[in-house]
Amino acid sequence: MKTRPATEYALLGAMMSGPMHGYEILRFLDLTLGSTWRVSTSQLYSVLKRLEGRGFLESSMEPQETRPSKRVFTITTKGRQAFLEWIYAPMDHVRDLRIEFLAKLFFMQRLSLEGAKQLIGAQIGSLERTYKIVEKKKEEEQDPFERLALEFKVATLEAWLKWLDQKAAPFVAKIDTNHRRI
Amino acid sequence: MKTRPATEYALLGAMMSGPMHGYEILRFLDLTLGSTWRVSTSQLYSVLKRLEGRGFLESSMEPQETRPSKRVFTITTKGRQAFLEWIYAPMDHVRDLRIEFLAKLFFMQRLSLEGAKQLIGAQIGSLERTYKIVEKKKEEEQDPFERLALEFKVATLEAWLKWLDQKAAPFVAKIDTNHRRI
DNA sequence: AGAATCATGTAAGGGGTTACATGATTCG
DNA sequence: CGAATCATGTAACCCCTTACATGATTCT
Repeated sequence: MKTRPATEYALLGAMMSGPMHGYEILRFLDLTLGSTWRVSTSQLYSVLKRLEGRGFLESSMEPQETRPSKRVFTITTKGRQAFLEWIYAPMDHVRDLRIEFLAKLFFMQRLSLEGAKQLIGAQIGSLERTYKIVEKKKEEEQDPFERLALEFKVATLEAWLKWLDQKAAPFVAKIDTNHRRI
Repeated sequence: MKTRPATEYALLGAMMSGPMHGYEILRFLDLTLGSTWRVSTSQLYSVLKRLEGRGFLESSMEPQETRPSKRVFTITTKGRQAFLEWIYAPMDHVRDLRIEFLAKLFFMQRLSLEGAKQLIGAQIGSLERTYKIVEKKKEEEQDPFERLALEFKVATLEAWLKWLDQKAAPFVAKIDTNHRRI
């Protein structure tokens, strides 16, 4: 399955815990992922339409007495599948880690999904592979600017590996504990 | 001056050392910035058209005997101005640092521009300001996920500050030396 | 009375990606 | 003889951003 734009998964993730309407999703994301991931109203409605068009969501209008009627979206089996496939895959491209990986951890916690520890492990593995490649290139590289660029990558990878090990791993350890308590 | 998409500055930068035609720019960027910054042929020609439309470039066709004629682009005063304004400004948004800041250093070196040291200093200052804000937020934050997200930012900022100090600063020190030698 | 909240969207434009199109020349 | 190089682009599509549009209700 080709990976879809990240925003789609954020919306699918919101609906993994039950049907929701647009405005509700907006508030939910603002409150929880808000500082990490911003979705504008116009984008929200267009992405919802796209997701429905592709069969990841189904919707129905629900009239209300004092308020305008709302369109309630329910995630389909296909949508659920796509979301789970996404959440359990580590990020191959370093540039995608910043926002998307954090979102994965968020939903792991939110939905009390199992396997967060494995996800961290897989992500560490992926970054370590990249790290080795970059390190090797760096040693062979003669051009000063190219070296500087590679040093930048190395510095970033080191920092993120450390973060995964020292901050993300303890975070998901807590999730697993909570999970067992429930 | 509102900042333009980063690709435009890469192209302007290429033409700062003299008129060039499309294919030439393509090869140049591939050879030098290639590992940091990729520009596809189709994007190249459309960005060139855009830049000309906005008065940053001028072009003229140059016929050749055995080869198809080429369109040679020359940077205008307005283009030069925009480029220099761009290159001397530190990046405010952390997300833009990765590619764009490296490109600035590249052109600083390539064009033997003065003030690279100040640019590094300004960038360090900008990151340090962000760092302080994020650190403070982190201390006040109660929600574990939000804390984790802030820890990620802190880790990234620390790594990049270290890189600026230990790798980028020596790199530009060499530029300045070369500059004096010339 | 005015601001914030609830609730939906549309329209226009910007910029990037992928695929397609053309054709001569030179190198292996 | 076929692949790489030289040299130009167009067309379609995708996703995101900004701005606009509407209108009731509840809080301050």
